[in-house]
Amino acid sequence: MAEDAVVPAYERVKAFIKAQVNQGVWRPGAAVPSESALQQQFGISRMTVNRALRELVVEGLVTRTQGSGTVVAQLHRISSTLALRDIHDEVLARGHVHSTRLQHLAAVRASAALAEVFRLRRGARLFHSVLVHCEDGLPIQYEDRHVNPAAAPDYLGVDFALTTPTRYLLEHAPLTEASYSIEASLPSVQEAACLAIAPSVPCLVMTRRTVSGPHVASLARLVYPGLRYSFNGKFQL
Amino acid sequence: MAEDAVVPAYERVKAFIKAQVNQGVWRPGAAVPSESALQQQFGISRMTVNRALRELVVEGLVTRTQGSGTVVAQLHRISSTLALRDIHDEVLARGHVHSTRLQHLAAVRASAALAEVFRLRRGARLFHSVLVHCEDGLPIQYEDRHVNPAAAPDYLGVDFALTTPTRYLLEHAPLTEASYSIEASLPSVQEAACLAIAPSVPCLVMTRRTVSGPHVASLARLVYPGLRYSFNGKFQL
DNA sequence: ACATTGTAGTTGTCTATACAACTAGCGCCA
DNA sequence: TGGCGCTAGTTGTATAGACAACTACAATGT
Repeated sequence: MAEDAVVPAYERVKAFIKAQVNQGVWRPGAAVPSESALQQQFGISRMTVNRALRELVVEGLVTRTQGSGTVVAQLHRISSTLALRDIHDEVLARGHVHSTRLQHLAAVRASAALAEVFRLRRGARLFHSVLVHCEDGLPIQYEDRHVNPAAAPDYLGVDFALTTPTRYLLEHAPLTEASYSIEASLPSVQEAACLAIAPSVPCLVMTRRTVSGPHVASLARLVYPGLRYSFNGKFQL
Repeated sequence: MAEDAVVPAYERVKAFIKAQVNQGVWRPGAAVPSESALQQQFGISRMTVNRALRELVVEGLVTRTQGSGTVVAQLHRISSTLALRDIHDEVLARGHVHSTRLQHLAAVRASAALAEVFRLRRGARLFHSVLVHCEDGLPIQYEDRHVNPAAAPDYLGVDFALTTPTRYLLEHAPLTEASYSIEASLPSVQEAACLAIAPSVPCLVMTRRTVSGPHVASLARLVYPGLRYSFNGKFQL
């Protein structure tokens, strides 16, 4: 029954080094044995050791300097990931039902601020959509989004009962870059009404800007009721 | 002047594939040429192509299946990093002055809830500290923390004018795992007073649990005034 | 029609070797 | 003392080859 599950040599090297660091044998800043030392210790080729160490660099456990050596990284640099997920998938993954209410969908003219974000001239044509996303009927996200027609010319014709703006844009304007900011603030009166909360309830507000190829594709303001939603993350060595 | 900057072969392969995806030539789900095809196309060895593709897997750009092939990943899986940084370094990196006010430091008995988090019995001894972190004299973080004596026995003797709890713990209880949750809520009366804000000002609250080896080392509640602080991130292909 | 087997193609791992690029330290010399 | 060059050690990159593990599909046989 139990599979043999032969562990690859490079994984054994990684596990060994992680264990030394984990148990405090090698502290941050301490030298890790050289590739040739590990090669002899494990009786494997240098390329295999090299692969193990390169992967540990990506994972942030060690830093390497050509000509000098490998040292255990300062661990406060370790970081976790905050995924950009479609809220539809996210709700489904929790085993709940996702639904959407379309509040607004139209073409607008760019204000000075929007024009700057989109790197367009003032008054340029943009699409504007406002949706409310619900989980089991309960509003969990107010989505106010502007879209660059150059990146998604058919945006006004999309049926948002079938897909979400995030999904549609990912499929029609492949993502090349994105930046976000998360802050806490109070919802506007309209946002509070759509989310069915009091205007005094604090909310998480994520502002997200996405770039697709040459275009700034979209600028979204996502408002989450603070009591119904949280961002979670984890990292592990 | 301009260095030759010979680009390694595996980087050229990566750049080529990224460009195809970026320009929409290869859409998510599309097949990437096999290793042997790329090997011939670039006139390099298969191991070099293999390295390029393995790195693209780590970066989330492609997925690979043994026996089947390589395909362009669904890009909504791309994620960015939220670093665990010491607030002292963070403030310094912005070119400002960091200072700390110690509000409270003592040993306490674990409540039922705390005991569960720390995997200890109820009534077990824990350390409790409360600090306020300021940037240029302005409060930006209220830090309420419980610490496991098994992970940091000398915690009560630390001079928090010289270091921060985060830094002290990272140095004395190497991190093996951490999880966090970010939500928006209103501060307690005491938190509002320490942060010098009105109790109606929404705050970002991060709850962070760290594990060091066999011990749950620390549970921290970090309260940020929503108007003075935001989490930012970016990802780029 | 269905199940089995074979096979070509693909990715996963590993080796032994080679050379390039860089670092740190040592010793030499002025 | 200070500057210089040399060198041993280390990491970075690349190769050609080999075998294992797996997938998808075609061919075969019942």
